[in-house]
Amino acid sequence: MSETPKPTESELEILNILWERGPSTVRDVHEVLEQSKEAGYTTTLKLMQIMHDKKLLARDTGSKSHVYTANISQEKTQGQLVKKLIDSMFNGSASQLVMQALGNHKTNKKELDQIKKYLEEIEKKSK
Amino acid sequence: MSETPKPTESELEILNILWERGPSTVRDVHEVLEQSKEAGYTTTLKLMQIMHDKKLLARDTGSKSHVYTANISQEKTQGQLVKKLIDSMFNGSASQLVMQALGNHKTNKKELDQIKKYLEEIEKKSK
DNA sequence: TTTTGTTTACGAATTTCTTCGTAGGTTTGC
DNA sequence: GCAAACCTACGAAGAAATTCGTAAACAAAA
Repeated sequence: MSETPKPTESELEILNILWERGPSTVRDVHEVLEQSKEAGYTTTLKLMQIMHDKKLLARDTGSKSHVYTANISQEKTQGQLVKKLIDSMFNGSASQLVMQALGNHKTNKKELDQIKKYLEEIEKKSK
Repeated sequence: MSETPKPTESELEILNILWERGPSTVRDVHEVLEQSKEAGYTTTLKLMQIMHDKKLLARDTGSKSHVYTANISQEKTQGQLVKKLIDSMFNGSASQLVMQALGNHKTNKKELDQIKKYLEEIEKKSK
């Protein structure tokens, strides 16, 4: 059923970089990764190879330095993680998660307006 | 700094049961766990012992069957997990998470109203 | 009292995830 | 051409999480 296994913590870090940067070499990814954590080059390489085996990444081996791209979408992955959190920690209630998120994190006026607009759209649609 | 290490996946399952049931024995927890997954009794026992070592659970060894309780609050744990998700997957933006959650999950009218009221409160407070 | 069942403690096997060293090939600059 | 730099592949060590078997203690039942 599930074509691609769920990414691990480290794999998500790499996916985020690829979503941000688009197609990248191992070195590209590694340089970004290095800014936030200690890591050897071959570690990053190995991880990306494993991710390729798992079909999480696609790669182009045309040139010397292989070029990798994320093979699962950011939105879908975000959706899966949010769903998992809702199911496992909020009893399946999205609204509880929403309130927890709004309660504990600074959200500025513009963002709040955006959410309100979003809510209205949902209500309109469900009518 | 961090008094308690962050719970693993399996540990969260157990914490959820304890938050729901209140103080429980290993057998209590195990019986609930069994409904949703395959697991040996000693596996559950061992997990709970480890969690006790880590101070995630408190226990009362008064009677033969020890009674365990969660030693970290549900709200705080939810908050930590939500924060991690926001930081790692939504660029630190709570509102993006909120919209993702609302977009992909059925939310009924009552819940939507609840959220709207909540939003208004936040706006009032920030004035 | 003897047997049966339940419980804890604990060591260790297993599995999964992460990290790294080394070897071999290709490219680049001198 | 030759050395230095860089790249991939791959095995395997290390660490973390999970699972389970066995032994000892105790209680309840026969």
